[in-house]
Amino acid sequence: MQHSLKTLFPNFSAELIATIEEKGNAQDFKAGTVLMRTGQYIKNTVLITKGKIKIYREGEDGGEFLMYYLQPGQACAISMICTAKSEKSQIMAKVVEDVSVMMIPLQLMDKWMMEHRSWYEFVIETYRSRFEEILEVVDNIAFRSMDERLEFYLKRHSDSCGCSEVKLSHQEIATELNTSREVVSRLLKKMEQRGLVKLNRNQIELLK
Amino acid sequence: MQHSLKTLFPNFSAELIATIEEKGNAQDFKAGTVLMRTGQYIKNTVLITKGKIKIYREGEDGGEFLMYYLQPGQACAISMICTAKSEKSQIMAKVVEDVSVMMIPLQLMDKWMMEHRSWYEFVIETYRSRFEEILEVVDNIAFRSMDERLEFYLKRHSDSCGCSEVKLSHQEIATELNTSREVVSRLLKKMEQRGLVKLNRNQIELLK
DNA sequence: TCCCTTCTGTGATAAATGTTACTGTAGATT
DNA sequence: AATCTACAGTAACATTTATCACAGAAGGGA
Repeated sequence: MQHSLKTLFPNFSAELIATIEEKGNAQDFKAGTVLMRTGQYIKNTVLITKGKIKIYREGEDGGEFLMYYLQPGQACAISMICTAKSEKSQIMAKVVEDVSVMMIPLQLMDKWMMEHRSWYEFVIETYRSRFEEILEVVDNIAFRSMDERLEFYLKRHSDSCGCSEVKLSHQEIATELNTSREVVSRLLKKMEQRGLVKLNRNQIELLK
Repeated sequence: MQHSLKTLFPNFSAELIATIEEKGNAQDFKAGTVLMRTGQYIKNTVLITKGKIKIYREGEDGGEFLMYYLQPGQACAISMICTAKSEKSQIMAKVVEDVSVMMIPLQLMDKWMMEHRSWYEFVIETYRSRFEEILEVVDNIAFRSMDERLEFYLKRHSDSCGCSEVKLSHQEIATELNTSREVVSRLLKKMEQRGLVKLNRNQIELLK
């Protein structure tokens, strides 16, 4: 049983929750589904109630450069922003763990801004936190070398899942950092030698 | 004589303009002034009526990684977002050409969202366009090599000033791209050989 | 078990970028 | 004019990252 809107979005007013439940469109998607792709028009804002969605930027060569993850209790800032103007999306969104979402049509998203203070605050806070997250991404690629970025990536991953094991292949990590598998393997090996991680097949255990 | 608010912000309603003129705090700053620094709390939103402000991310080594420029008719999205929560700034803002601005205290910024439709739309649009601009920055550093980034940088510059001459030293460019002066010199020389630019002291002329 | 695929490790090498060191030049200052 | 300073060019070298090549290990299915 998935958590209720009330639990996931504790700051929403009771009326807002009722409105979402009435007007929102609950949907489920399987892992691997691409919910949004570059150039597509956005017609809905998405509230996540279960699962995990990856927001990334697609390179010409098929790279999937990770921006951030969406998890229960969160919403897609980009879809909110673009929705307000019915603009094309500049990013890709792919389901990485089966999700349940509430789809909010764009007119409602806009309308509620005026009617529900808690919705307004949620939207602003979503913008703000995602903006910061992207700034951090910029910092990393602008100022840090690959080994630091890899460490940061692993930390972010384990934070996001709440456990110390990252269940990904070196190839998947390389794709999200836009580098090659060999580089990731090498750097991970060095980290293991420094005692920072323990490497297993399809799994990296963070030790510190 | 600087342009009127009405000309610079054509979508603002007459009442909104009147309100801004009444409640806003007009100020001037000289080139070189740092208006906002990392870690500082933000108390105002800034509308630019004249001049140019550089928004950048500061590296530990003093690098000034360029995010984007603010020009007349624009506002600082970050300050808007942070203002709404009275949060710390994650970026730096430095005046690059003497500016005139209207400072809008945070309570008003928030209040107007409900009272003035044209303000609401302006804020949302500001978020959206800056978000996209940063996504483009991420694209560039994640997927492009330095020569492409340099070309993009020069193009963006000449677009922003509306002329084909970029009046910057190689060192300044290097700082904003977080690389070294020698690398910029080398790449510019190659571009000159390819007939893309003409190099002069403190000035680069774009030919195509 | 044997085979097959995927994942991982690693050396050799290439390419891009960063660093050091030095030179020359244009313009400003005296 | 003589000097000074910021800017620009460039060679040599170091470092980081990417690419190629290949081998071995783990796990899944026939």
